[in-house]
Amino acid sequence: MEQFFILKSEPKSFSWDDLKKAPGKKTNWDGVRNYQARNYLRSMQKGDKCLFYHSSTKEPAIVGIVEVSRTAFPDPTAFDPESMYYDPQSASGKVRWYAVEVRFYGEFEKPILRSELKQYAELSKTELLRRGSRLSVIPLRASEFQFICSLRKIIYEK
DNA sequence: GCCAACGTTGGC
DNA sequence: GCCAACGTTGGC
Repeated sequence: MEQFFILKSEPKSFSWDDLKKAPGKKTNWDGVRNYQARNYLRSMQKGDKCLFYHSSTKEPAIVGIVEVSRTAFPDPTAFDPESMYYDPQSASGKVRWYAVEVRFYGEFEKPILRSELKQYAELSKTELLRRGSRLSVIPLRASEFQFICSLRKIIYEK
């Protein structure tokens, strides 16, 4: 069954525009260093849809949709001493952290601001909107995903 | 810049 | 195994 998630990113480290400019409009979703978020990454199946959310910015917002194009694999950045996500405890070759690959799926005609999202009773149980919610990979109910998608025209590209 | 909420660490 | 201290996240 198709699953849905929210992926958080700070635009100053990796933005929606960065994704659109990337070769093949795809990227490794790596650097996740939280066990719960990692477990969600590992549960992702090819074709699962993720809303792309800009956090820690003036106007936090959902900006687009990506789909999982490769299921979980050991996160290369954990083994790379040059990477800011390097994990010394993974150096032995033990796999602690995983990444998935995601690719562009659709873009909302206008960003859906967090302040707007909070107004809808349909999203009152959405983990993203809970105060203190810090997970960078957040599961989303199908009904919530569909509701959010109904809020904007979606621009698909071939 | 503030601070609430959370995860992690480490002493015991 | 408990829990206080600490660091980080991220909205506001």
